Amino acid sequence: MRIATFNINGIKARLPRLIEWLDETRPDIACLQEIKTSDETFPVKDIEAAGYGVIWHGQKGFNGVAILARGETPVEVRRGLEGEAEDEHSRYLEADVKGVRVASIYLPNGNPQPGPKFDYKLRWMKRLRARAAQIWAEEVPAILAGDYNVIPRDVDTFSVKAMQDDALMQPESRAAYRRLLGDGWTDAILSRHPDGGVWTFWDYQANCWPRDAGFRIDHLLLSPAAADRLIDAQVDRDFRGREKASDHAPTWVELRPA
DNA sequence: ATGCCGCCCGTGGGGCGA
Repeated sequence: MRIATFNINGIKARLPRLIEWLDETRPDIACLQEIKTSDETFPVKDIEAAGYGVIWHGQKGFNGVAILARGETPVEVRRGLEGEAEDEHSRYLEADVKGVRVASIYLPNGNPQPGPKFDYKLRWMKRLRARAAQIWAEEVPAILAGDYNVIPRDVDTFSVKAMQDDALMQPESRAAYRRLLGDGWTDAILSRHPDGGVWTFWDYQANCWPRDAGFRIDHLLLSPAAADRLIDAQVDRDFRGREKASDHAPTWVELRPA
């Protein structure tokens, strides 16, 4: 069973690429981020026509997450994280689907840092960890997949120097991510590619894709019951190089059947 | 580097991302 995460940077602008990706790789479950559309304008018919059921948590203009499942509709468990009533960003959606608990996560970027956006990022990470602990306690196979906007280690970026002042790799961001791993969650790409050098994002600017100036910020965190079934974890780099591509590439895990 | 590119909304150009 393949579970993928893909920050598509605008589902309307990316719709042909999204359908093409679903047709070519047939993920069983797909978590999308940055759909950048309100709930009312989400292209549900196009996705259903591709053979997928879908739930979504939209927002006009930016943010927004969705969960797709081949041949069925995910059963929503929760949208949004507790702990900050005034937070109206659409960044979290969680569902039960095909025997696993899946969360689609769009963690705040946090730039510029220091500042209120960075403070929000760190608060959000704390709230995510609290929710992860609740899921953990349910002892279900679970996958927390999405754009974490955290570069976990120096070997996860093309250039430490270029990124050193960025919110994505501040010590506080890394520490918060490391606490999740410390709780027992398995970073699937890290576990399969421990030496680093695997990128999931290449900026549109500064010729980053042609010179392979990327970094790894899209992660799939597995609970023990899911990690026990891990066969493979990869990034579909090819999709970053296509016409009208997202700045992220699809990232996925393959799990043994239960 | 208040830069680069690209999406959003919406019709000019600002907000936002990473």
